[in-house]
Amino acid sequence: MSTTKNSKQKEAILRVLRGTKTHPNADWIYSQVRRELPNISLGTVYRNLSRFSEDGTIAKLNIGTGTEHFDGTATPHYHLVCRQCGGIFDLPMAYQTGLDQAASTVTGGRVEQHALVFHGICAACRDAH
Amino acid sequence: MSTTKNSKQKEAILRVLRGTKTHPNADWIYSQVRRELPNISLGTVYRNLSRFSEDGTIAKLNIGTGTEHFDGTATPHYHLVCRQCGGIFDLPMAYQTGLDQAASTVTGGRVEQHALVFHGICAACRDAH
DNA sequence: AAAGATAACGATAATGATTATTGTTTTGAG
DNA sequence: CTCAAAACAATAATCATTATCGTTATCTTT
Repeated sequence: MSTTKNSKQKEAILRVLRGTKTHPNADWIYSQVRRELPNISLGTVYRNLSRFSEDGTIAKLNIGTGTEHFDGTATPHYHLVCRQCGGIFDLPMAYQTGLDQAASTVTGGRVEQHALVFHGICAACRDAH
Repeated sequence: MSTTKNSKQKEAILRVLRGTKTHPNADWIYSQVRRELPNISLGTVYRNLSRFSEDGTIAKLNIGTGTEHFDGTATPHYHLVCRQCGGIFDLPMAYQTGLDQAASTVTGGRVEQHALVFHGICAACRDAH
């Protein structure tokens, strides 16, 4: 069986990701971790983010920004993408299990989960003008 | 004001996209259009798909496949991505306007639309075994 | 505590999708 | 028909991500 070894790089990556409410991409995480581990390689950041998201430790977000974003919280939840500032925000909204059931009925397949991304203007940008 | 000119390339790209129920990426569209216009350039395909999606003629889909997929139908609707065959399917399910309202209330922002992608096993793959 | 096996690393090259550039051709308004 | 602008084909450039490979760190077994 395959084992897993710890490293300070892994810990730092996870700590940085968990320490922000933004939903950063690999490059931002790299820049932050580098303040603590100046010799870390960008490949190491990508490799560990991939593994973390594979084993469900973190989540990978596919929004339409051209780069992948990561979320330290693995529990499924929804996001709002602001078309003004580009920010990605968690929505305090219950996961709608009923949607999966409705989709299952309609497709005849087996729907397991869903990703729901809202688009619009965030509260801060709305208030800004 | 800026004008727009017609071309047989534009027509062919749109015709190919509208002629399939799959949700192809730029490369597949390129390969199909090339049967009719062997000298068309891949850049032309990308350029026109971008413009079409900007002016709302078609839709761009951000699923987690690494490449962008396109949908000849601009009317908002939902999709199912099969984790077995990778296929992307339209769901005959009503667009849930209520979700946008709920999200607006919760964020204090202005939510305009949402993208909802279901993940699971399509009917064909389920029946295959 | 030392040794050995191997996972993880850093550096860097490679890949693959998408975008930009440039000189030429096509379109359509006047 | 003329001419300016839009669109094109060809191709180079960019950018995010993945793969490679020789070295280092971790962890298990003595």
